[in-house]
Amino acid sequence: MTEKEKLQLAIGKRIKEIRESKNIAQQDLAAACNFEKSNMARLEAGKTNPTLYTLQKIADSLETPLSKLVTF
Amino acid sequence: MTEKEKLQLAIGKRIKEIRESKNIAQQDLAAACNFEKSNMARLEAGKTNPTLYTLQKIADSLETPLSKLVTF
DNA sequence: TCTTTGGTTATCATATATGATAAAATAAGT
DNA sequence: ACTTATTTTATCATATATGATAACCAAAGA
Repeated sequence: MTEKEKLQLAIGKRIKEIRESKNIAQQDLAAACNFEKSNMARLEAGKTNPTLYTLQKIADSLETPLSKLVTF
Repeated sequence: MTEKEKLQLAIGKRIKEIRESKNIAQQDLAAACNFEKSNMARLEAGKTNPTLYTLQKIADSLETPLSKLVTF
């Protein structure tokens, strides 16, 4: 398990954590971010290394500061 | 100027800001992150939309929490 | 002037994030 | 069992981040 993979899993977990705490469906969050539900699943599963812009869109949709989103 | 471009400029500025406050040369930071100085210049100039892993490497090299790096 | 240091810009190949669609799996309720 | 909602997985094309090299620019100092 590389550091990169660990990081991806961590951010995925964090996104899911915040999303569920706000009772938002994965597909609804995806829609708010203007991407497909499948891509949100991929992100939460830690299968990608998201870009800053992607993270910012998610943070905005979750109404959470980006700095809170990247707190592992 | 798109939101994405603004974000890229903001993160670039923030990296430069922290790097300079610690008196680290751009090329030294690049080396610490294991990438070329040209690529660090590109990042600081706001010409790319960095991935989470890239940001984490920079934060680590700057001995700054990632959450502080993404505070705009 | 010449050299060194720090930074910038251009360009190319390669890896991969993203956008999108479809199908399958899971769970929850009726 | 049968829907319905939700999430997951697989796959593909396209856009772009990254890795790398080279050339260039500016300032500072010998």
